Amino acid sequence: MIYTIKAVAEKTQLSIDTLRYYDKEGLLPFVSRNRSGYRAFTDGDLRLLKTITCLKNTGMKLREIRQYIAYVMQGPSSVPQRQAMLTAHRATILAEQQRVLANLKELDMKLDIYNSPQATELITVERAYAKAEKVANGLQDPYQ
Amino acid sequence: MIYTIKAVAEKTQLSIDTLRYYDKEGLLPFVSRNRSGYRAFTDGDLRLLKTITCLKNTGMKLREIRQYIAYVMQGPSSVPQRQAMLTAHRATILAEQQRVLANLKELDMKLDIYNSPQATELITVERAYAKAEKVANGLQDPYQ
DNA sequence: ATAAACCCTCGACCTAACTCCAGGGCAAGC
DNA sequence: GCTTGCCCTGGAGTTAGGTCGAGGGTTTAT
Repeated sequence: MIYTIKAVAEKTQLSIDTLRYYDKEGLLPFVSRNRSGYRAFTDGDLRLLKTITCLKNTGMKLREIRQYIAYVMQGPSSVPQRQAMLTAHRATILAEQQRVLANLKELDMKLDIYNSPQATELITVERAYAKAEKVANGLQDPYQ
Repeated sequence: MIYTIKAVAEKTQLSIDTLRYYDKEGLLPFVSRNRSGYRAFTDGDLRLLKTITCLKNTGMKLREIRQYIAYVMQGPSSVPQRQAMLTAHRATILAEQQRVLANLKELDMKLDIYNSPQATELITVERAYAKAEKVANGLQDPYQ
């Protein structure tokens, strides 16, 4: 099957403008044109596009994705490089997940305070302490 | 204790420019100035800054963080709003983690192929298929 | 009392990743 | 053969989140 850019936009959830932008940025060297100069996407192109969105959705920069696609265009000889890229990216993703989880834990502690029955009291005390710290140092009190 | 912007930058891993940028954007209404107009950070300010970086590290936009801080400045009366914001943000974080994990699973399938002993063969076949698809549709073959 | 190291503001500049628009070519239905 | 709806390019504009430099005041050590 051949798909127009509009059909691909619908299938991939990327906008037409984004697809053209990706092409301009060299992410879609595999997309051919028909006699009128229109982009003609094949099913194979859609599979590569799927890979691109996977990489993008996991936070890879367009510049790196372009490099990965360049390896793909190069053929089977670049398998080691692709393997290395994906393995490194995989580690980056997992590290980022851990970083987010650590921060989430901190936020959950804040939520515990807000959810506690003494929330108002705890907040009031903390605020009084922050005010006192300002006053003790001769600073203007931003809490009024 | 009172800290200069430089000391805070070192403690928080944010650059001095970023701290000033956050202040300009209204994220640091709690930071007071000394007689010379220099920012004077207290320990309480550092705790709030820690909250800000937690929110930022989990993907919250500066505009939302500003709103959260505005609630904090408002005092204990805004506890319900803060609770709502953090709870909603928590859900956003978890959803994003799931989204990333789903995409990671896809990438792992690609990696499985690259790691397989028949990697080169599999890639070669896939490429031949993609080429054939182009030719069959009278398109130029971008794989040479 | 002077040099070095800070601090301030303001405004320009930057990067990534789009998004939009103008101007113009093709395609499909009536 | 005309209208409507696609498609194209090039280039300008946008948003988020900084980053940098100029010009000028302050603090600290010698």
